Amino acid sequence: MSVLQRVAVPKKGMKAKVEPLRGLPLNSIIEDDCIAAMASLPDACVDMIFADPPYNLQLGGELFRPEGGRVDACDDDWDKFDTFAAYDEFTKAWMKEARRILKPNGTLWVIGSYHNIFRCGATLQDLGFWILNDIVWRKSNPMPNFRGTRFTNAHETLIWASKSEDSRYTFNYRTMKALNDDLQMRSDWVLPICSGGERVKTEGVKAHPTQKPESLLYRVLLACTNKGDVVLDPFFGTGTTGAVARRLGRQWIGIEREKKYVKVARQRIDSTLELDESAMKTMVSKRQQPKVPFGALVETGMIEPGAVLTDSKRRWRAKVGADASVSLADKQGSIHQIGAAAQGAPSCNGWTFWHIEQGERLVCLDDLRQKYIAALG
Amino acid sequence: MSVLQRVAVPKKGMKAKVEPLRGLPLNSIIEDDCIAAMASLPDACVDMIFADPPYNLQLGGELFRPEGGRVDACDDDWDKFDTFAAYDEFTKAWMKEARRILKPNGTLWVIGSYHNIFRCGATLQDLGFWILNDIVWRKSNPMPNFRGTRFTNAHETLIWASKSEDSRYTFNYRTMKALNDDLQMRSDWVLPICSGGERVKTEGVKAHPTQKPESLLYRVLLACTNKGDVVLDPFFGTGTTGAVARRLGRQWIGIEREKKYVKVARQRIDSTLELDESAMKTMVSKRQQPKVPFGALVETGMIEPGAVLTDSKRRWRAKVGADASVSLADKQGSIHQIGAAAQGAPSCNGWTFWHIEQGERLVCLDDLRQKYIAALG
DNA sequence: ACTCGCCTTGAATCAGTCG
DNA sequence: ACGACTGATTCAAGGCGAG
Repeated sequence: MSVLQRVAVPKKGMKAKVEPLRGLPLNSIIEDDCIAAMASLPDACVDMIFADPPYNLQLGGELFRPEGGRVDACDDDWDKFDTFAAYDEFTKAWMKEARRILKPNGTLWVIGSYHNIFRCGATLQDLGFWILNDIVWRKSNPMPNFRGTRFTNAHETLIWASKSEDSRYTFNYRTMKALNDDLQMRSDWVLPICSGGERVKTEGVKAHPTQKPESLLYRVLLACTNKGDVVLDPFFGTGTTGAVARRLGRQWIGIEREKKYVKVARQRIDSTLELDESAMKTMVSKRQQPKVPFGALVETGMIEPGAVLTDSKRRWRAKVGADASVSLADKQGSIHQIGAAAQGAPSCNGWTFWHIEQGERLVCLDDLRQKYIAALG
Repeated sequence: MSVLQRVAVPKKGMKAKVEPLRGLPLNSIIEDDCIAAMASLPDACVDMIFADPPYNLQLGGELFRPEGGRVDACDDDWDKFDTFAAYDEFTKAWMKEARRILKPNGTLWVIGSYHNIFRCGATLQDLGFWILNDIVWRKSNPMPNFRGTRFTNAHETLIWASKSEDSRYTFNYRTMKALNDDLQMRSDWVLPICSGGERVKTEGVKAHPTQKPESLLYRVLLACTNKGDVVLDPFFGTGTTGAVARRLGRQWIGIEREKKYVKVARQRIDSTLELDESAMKTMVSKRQQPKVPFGALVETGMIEPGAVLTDSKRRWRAKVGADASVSLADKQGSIHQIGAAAQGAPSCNGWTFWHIEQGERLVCLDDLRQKYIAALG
């Protein structure tokens, strides 16, 4: 079943600003098998894919709690595969389609447990995806191991991969750092499992056995997409990806085979509100700030020709020329070159290395640059 | 090269008490390629195998630290494979031998990173091993991501697998629970990397690029072997497995190809003493308070993006962004930074400084943090 | 003996633009 | 495709010397 006609393949290439494709079923759910549904989409049309495929759990009999209750395990039909080979074939099929519809700089996320994640990771590599990180979702409240026969299975694994080795993928480094008390975000994330009011229920029973917490998708989408990006989830379930995408102002496409899940997902997302602009304002990545040549500071008089630059410990003194070149002893060059030469280092960020005396205080060139940028409005 | 003649295959079966095999090179290092060396050992002769195979890192050029230093990468020849297929072939070969020499109730441990662990896990399943857990070693002090291009790679993955699905493997549940303050041991272990006095050095430089911490092997051997059991390590390196095995009264066999590693491993293990009975029983760690980033409260919805923070006397009002950064007037940053900026102070503990309105009452962020920690259980 | 600050280091698939 | 140039980037531990 084709959901929409294939449209012309968009221009590829690093800088091509791809217009939203005509007819792309944005912000809606395709009720179909995920491979068929993806096959109906054009090449290179989505910025990110988040996939939570069947885990291929190999549960023997039923599992009973110590006090006698039955554990409500995941025994749905869609989670059954006869052999590893069958699972691999399925994995390869959906990942191939996923790779095709991904933009050149798009990324894929896959979540799984030890039952399936090794097969997913290997297949991914075989298809040419380039793994960027594996992420451990460490559950703060996992189910205990009732029998006492193994370690408590307290985590799941996510793989983050770009379409190819030379992709220029999106990673909002500053945003992640801000979200983690100004320390780099690590590859292990402590988050609670989905429970309480967040758990989608129909007539009092949980609607889906493996609903993921919104906090997990929140971090994934915030880290690796920009506002307006198109996020596709081929195993949509109760639509956590769609709900969080809407909340964060991303566009989304869901694919889900089971009618009952489609229905609850629609309701859920319809009742989700987008965060308002001011709350959404994420930290500006320094990388996206306008580039300021050092000469601009000299031209505008923030730094006078003839001014003396020094490092934070006043070990070297360099002089600024009228053309914004810098000289130290018999050497002359850019703030970066002379900074590197002074230290005997292969490279140097002159903006953070050099300072200028203002009264008794040393002011870093980078601070002056920030002032300059701020003055631009 | 055959280290010893094959001896008669011992009786298999669940309860067969296999006598220590005549001629098994116990508590010694075989200096040879691991596949050849394992091939020289009889069927079903070891209780556990701990394997730390080459990771197949595919490094580009040199990597420099922000301050200019060079990262001492793992660029040894033994870590180079041309293709994934070549790596798979190698993996399959050593795992096949490993499975043959493993006793029916024996288990295999493999450690790796995202570069190789998915391939190892898939191969393991293909060969009939039965995965019992995947374990995440969360490094308390990992190397940062210097370029800010990805998440800090802060963990490695271990796979624990039995020889087959119906193996009656060893798992010292009580010991693990005791080691974890009387809570079930989870699948994520926080342990520091190997450094300081533990790091084996020859003439001042590290002897091996990838030496594992003894604490890791300690937990593995304590959990999954009994005293007197035979532990084999086919990628022995500096002999961490042997040293910890000796300390814990387990027997060991090491296989290592490189003469220089064999030498340092011998010296190291010779100078290791076995723990006495009483010392082996008194290993209890204290439970420490988890560190909670402010972003966790936002992700989990305890604090909504857009919420207003104020101090105890309501002098300042700051707004929470979707990325958990906080903005006040034209400034934006962490709760600590903005708290400091508001007061004109050099620093500030944002947790105690900021409050949030709940009805008419002001609730301190630190109280919310305590609630969050309590909820983690 | 103790603290404080500085330096070193750890399995790393670690940049983007212009000519 | 390739080279030159510009520019962006770090956390937790341990060791050691100064005070």
